[in-house]
Amino acid sequence: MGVTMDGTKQQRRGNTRQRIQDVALELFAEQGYEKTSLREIAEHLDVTKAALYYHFKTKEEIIVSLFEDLTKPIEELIEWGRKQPHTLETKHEIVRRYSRALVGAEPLFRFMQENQATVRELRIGDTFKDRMRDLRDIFIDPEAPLVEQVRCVSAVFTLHAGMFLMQDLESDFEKRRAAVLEVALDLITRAHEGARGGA
Amino acid sequence: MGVTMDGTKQQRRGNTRQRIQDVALELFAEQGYEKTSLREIAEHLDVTKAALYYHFKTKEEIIVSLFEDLTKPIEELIEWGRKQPHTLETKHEIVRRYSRALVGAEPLFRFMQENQATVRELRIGDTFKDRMRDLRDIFIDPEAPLVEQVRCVSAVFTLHAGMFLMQDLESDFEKRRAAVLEVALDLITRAHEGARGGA
Amino acid sequence: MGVTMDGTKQQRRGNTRQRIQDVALELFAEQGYEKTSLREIAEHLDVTKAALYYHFKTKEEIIVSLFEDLTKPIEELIEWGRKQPHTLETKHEIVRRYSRALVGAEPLFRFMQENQATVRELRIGDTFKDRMRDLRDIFIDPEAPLVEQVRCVSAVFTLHAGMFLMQDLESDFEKRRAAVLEVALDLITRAHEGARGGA
Amino acid sequence: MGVTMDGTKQQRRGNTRQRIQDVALELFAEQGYEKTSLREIAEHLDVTKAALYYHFKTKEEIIVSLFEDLTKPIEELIEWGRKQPHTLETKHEIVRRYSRALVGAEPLFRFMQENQATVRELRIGDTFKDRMRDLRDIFIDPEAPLVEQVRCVSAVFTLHAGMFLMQDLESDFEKRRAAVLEVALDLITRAHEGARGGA
DNA sequence: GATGAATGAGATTTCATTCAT
DNA sequence: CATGAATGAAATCTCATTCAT
Repeated sequence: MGVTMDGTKQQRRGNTRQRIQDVALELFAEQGYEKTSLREIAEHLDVTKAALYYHFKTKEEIIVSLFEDLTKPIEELIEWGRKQPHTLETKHEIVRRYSRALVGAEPLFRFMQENQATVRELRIGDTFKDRMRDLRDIFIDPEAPLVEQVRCVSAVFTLHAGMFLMQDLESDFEKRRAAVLEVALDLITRAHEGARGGA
Repeated sequence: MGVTMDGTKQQRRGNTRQRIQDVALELFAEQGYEKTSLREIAEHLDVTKAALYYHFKTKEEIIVSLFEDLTKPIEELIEWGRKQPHTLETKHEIVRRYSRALVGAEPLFRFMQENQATVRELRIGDTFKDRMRDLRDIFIDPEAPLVEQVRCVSAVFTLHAGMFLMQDLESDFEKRRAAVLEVALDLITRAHEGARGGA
Repeated sequence: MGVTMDGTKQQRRGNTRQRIQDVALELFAEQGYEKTSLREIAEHLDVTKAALYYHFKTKEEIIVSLFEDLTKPIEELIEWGRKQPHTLETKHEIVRRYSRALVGAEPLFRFMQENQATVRELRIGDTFKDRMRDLRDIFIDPEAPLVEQVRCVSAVFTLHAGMFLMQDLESDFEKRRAAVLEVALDLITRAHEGARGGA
Repeated sequence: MGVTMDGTKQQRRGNTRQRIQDVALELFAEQGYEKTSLREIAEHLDVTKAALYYHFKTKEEIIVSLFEDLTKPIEELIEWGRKQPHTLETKHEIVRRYSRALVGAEPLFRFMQENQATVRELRIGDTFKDRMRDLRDIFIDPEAPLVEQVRCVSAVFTLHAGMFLMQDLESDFEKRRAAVLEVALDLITRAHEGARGGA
């Protein structure tokens, strides 16, 4: 994983860079960004703090790089969604794909959900907000009734929360995801229909 | 000294404790708990850091005291809810009251939403989680179908998010609250009915 | 104790001053002077820190006052000793009285033994050192052989240590005191005789 | 940078850890542990406080490390003593060696003597007490008459005190040590004989 | 690629002390 | 006699960051 024959952008042998990202994300998600020190990350990897600085210019760069690496599928999905006709079926397909895409980025999303105050100050904050707005705009016309817009936002939240906040409801990850997906699809459906009938 | 005849909000001597709480909550909600230093709070109030320590033994105690003071109405509501018959009408009433109760505790909830990683490490983390579970258990039987349980959690999230995360949807606070309320009520209704129809 | 019929210098009703001294000495002896804060003393007495300042101008004054109050018998003993002929019998009598006098000042001496570094910086440090020198000079001529002088110092140390450092040797206080006394008397005897026999 | 050509006393990079220990011990012994701040130590060394924390995790670790480094010869001596037959000659030999071993650890022992209250709270407190008990148990049977046990403890105290508390008796260190040694040996002899003759 | 050593800034916390009431 | 409120100074400690090797 991450190794290609051509030299483009990915880490070759000595995958320290990725190990740093992995450990950092785990700790960031578990304890929060500010409470996780570089010393801690370094200790988990059994290297020195200075080694981290060989791979990343700052602490912020670690989280930014994670964001950039892990949200690519989601970005692509949204890009794709924008070009489709905004039918109900398309919307459903996007919800389904979004749910699937979230699986790979789960720790990052948990991190972002639980450290919003921090994220807001980071460079990635705005990017993320824009992405969420794009997603919402695919689901519903900005001129649609407020209630239906809320339903769309609610659907997205539900998908996010289903990843990491409903673990006490059902421990089987796939069952949970299915239930969450159903609720989200339903919210989107109602928003879609409500927008046509119109407030 | 510091006493006025009219009862209006005066806050010279004597209410420093509350002024600390007010300023602290504002800053915690805005910048996050860890990024807000006691120096900053003290400067905003034009007192020394040591003065804060006269009123609160630790930084954590400030946020804990806020939690305890501000969540009392919500606790009482949940207590009340538990004793009612679990009819749809009761559930709706609880949702309506919960929405209203959240208004008073808005900055605290924004803080808790945006600093979950921090809150989790604080003493209040578990209390809050318990409260949320209690609320969910009022809305739906833990044995009900998973999908309906998700709907209930989704309703609660929607209420929370409506407080502080949908400000770009509609700037008028009361309009937003009404729309959010409607979506939440609808989710509860569907959960209620879905639970009767069966697994 | 501390109450006399004439009004001289001792505390009347409202014996807070003495209660402060008692608690302070106990804590100082147990934890050390620097590690014992005025807050702690105040809490033990169930008064505020400010109350302490009504009775003592500074923290140092508390310990100084204790020193002055409790070492009076010892000072008087030394004063008395100086005026006696320096026979062996006198020396023994002083040792015996000194051992008895130490009993009343035990916590103070424990404190001074265990906080010498602190005591040295306090006003009382020099006074105490002078007292010890006076005592030694009663026991032996400063021109006597060095070995005998060491024996005298050793005797005094033994008396001190017997008060609080040999508790694991024998738990019965009086038995311990008797044994310690015997060793000290013996050391003094040998010093006395060694001094006569010559350099 | 910091490098000299001649080998005199220069201490470039690399021995900071020991320089910290040296300066710290000096200051601890002179002013006491609590009264010596890390700022002060750092200033004496012309480094920042943070540099101290690179070498020692806490202030306590500094003193603990000193204790561990400097008491090693004494520990070895006691270990050796335990395995010898408990004859009078052995005991004398131990006293002599102990006196010599103390020379190297003089500032540490002065520190421990003068900061007992502090030491007691530190991790090293118990270790030290154990060591002293071991030493005493070599000198005399725990079942021997109390008076003789006191004599042994007295001998050890005398050795300690001779290091740093009798400087006004005789300024020549070696003369003082010889005198102290004689008194200690004598106390041990009497204890040994007293134990045979019985209570 | 990585380390060892260090720094500057700043965090939380504690303390003795003061003073108006 | 005593308190409530506050302060100024300083303490221990942590952190992200730097740089020569």
